[in-house]
Amino acid sequence: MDQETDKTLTAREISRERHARKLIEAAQDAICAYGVRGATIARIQEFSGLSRGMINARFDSKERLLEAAIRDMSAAYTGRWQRALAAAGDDPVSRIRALIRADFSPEVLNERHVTLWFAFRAEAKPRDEYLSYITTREEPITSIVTGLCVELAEATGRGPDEGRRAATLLMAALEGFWADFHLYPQDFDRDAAAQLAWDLLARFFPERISGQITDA
Amino acid sequence: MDQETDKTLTAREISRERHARKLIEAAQDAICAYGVRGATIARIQEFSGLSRGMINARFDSKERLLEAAIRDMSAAYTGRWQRALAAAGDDPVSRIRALIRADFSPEVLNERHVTLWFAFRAEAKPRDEYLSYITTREEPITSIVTGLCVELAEATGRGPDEGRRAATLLMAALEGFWADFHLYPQDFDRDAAAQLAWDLLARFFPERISGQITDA
DNA sequence: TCACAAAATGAACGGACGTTCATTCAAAGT
DNA sequence: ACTTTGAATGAACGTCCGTTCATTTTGTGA
Repeated sequence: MDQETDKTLTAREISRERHARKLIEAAQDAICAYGVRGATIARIQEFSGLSRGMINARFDSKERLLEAAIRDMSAAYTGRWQRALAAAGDDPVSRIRALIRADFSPEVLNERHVTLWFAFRAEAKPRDEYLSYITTREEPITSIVTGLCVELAEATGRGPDEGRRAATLLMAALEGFWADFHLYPQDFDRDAAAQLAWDLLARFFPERISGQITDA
Repeated sequence: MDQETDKTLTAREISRERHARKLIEAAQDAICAYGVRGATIARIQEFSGLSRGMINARFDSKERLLEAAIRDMSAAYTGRWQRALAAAGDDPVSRIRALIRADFSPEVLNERHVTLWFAFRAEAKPRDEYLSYITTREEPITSIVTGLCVELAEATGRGPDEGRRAATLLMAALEGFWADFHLYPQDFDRDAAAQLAWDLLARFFPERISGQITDA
């Protein structure tokens, strides 16, 4: 498992990792194109360009590969908003602005990501393995947003409950906008949606939040 | 197809319809229990208690049965909010209140319905047949809510755009609450969520909307 | 009551699924 | 340069899928 102090990876290790990556992406491609139902070994193999036996060689089973695919998606999303947060300032207003903007950026809100997201979440009910990756994505960002809103509420002389209410509504709205985008990607206006989310917060904390979300 | 003037249904016709109904419900049960992927002929047969060949006899193919299952769910939901609307008064405030309350009522917001809903929507991307049922459910209620919000906006001296913004946010929030319920049915507080949706509208139209959504 | 017709049944079938593993190939170690 | 060892391959396998259809059952009309 762990390569310990050996820094230089052998050609074999590089190849293994490259293949695993290709398979994860091929599995995601297959799900986007044919749904979880249609993501068969044959289809995944086509997308990967690798041999048929590779899936079981690298991931033991197709089911494990699908788990790796959801884990990969979840990790990519988490990385995105963590980087957005790291690039933002210290005050809650710019931090929450950064999170909202990240959630509507083409890097996060694109057809591939959203299709995958809803595909896995639909399977999460009968399959607990998926549920953990779905919820572990949602829990950290929800608690961060809640923390920021509570901070904002108390800074403006309101109680923490008001912050929690704002956070709950904001998270629900973000979720709803993702669903909108999923169903009507052509008609969706990501800037308008981000602005609406910002306006929602402005109605809770007008002293601190106002104007365009794209400002400074 | 149409039985014309023959009012009394024969025992055969009653039986046919009863079986079709049983199969639709069994397909929905199977999807809830095992996901769309796991909703096989054998599983559906178990839930229905009918014979294996019945599915193809009544619906030609399993795929057609699944389409009937989504159509049934969509029609049931539409019926629910239409009845809620019919029972409400004429003014936009009570009408929109009725819609929100219906959307959070146990008849609509229950694990079975929401699980089915997300399962079908996830499959809607690769399968256009499903998409039409998904969107035809969403479009009518969205346009009704938008109409009511625009009415409310103009009645309070605001422009129609403000009504459209409120409607978009409300619909997104409702969607988000459904997702919350889907993932955490145990922790979900339907009354608190409905109240939050109501509070959201109150922030747009404070002259007309305030207090508890459960009030008269 | 009986002959007929429609409906229901489930064993059987072809095909597609995920998995296995003997074989081939290539990198690593000496 | 040669041996060893791990990785990659894809044909073959057993299983389960959705569908078919000959047979049985049941309702209908005479």
